[in-house]
Amino acid sequence: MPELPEVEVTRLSFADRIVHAQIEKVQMGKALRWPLGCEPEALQGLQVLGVRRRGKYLLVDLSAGLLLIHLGMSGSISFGTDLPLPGKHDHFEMVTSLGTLRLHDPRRFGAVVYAPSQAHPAAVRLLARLGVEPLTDAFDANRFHSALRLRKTPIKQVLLAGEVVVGVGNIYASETLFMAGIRPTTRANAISKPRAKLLHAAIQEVLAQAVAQGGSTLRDFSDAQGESGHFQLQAMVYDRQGLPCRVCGSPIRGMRQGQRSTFYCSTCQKP
DNA sequence: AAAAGCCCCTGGATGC
DNA sequence: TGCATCCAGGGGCTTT
Repeated sequence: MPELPEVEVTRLSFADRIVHAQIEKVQMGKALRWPLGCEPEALQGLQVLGVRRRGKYLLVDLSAGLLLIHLGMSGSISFGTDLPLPGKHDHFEMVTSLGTLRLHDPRRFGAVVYAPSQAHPAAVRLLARLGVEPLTDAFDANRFHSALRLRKTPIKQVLLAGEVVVGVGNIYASETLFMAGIRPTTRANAISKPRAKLLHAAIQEVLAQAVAQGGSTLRDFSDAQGESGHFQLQAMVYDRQGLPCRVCGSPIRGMRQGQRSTFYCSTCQKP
């Protein structure tokens, strides 16, 4: 479910409310992707200093160490003082002095991992290979082009891998490539500098737009206050196989790349 | 060492 | 109604 916009919308929806909270109790349900990495009781008494985001990870800074939270494919977070009783898919709950943080994740591809510091192997393992943040000045068009030239993988899969630039998942990969007029199958190293600049701009624009719209809610995404997103209402190609392109009317094509679905317009997007 | 596949897991939609 | 099959927003790990 969640790509950078959904994770960021989630962060914005509870970061200010949980800051300065003191952890009172932590409980785990069924196993998530990885074990927590410490005894839940060890977190009691720690204070929440803030919530950051790195790629699709939420980083909850504590007075000692941090929690790395990933929403996987189906995860969503709730935070509040009057949450309903936990359901069968609520697998992590952290009661604090300011409210309860809960991870709902039916598929359990998500994770909550404690690391004593960001330099600790538990954190480094997950964060070390992440590419540049697309919504910061560090995301530079020239450097983006240079990085693409080093890879001959199809551009769609380069975007998804997150080693060049983070946060672009399966929906936004198709959407940004449509906006840039580039076929998903085009080899990354075959993309000219002008086209790389178009893609660079498209990534920034699409992701920023999606954050502004509250993210995409295809099946079950909602932020920590239970709000759904609206970006999917304006998807140009994602999940529109066979429907007319919103620009030229040609039928949108669907295909698979690396076990993931891809959508594109063969008229608007060139190899 | 890049690149391609394999899984982890549950539930909803579809087809017979 | 039941059952089988396929698909789903991710990504670390293993194998080529």
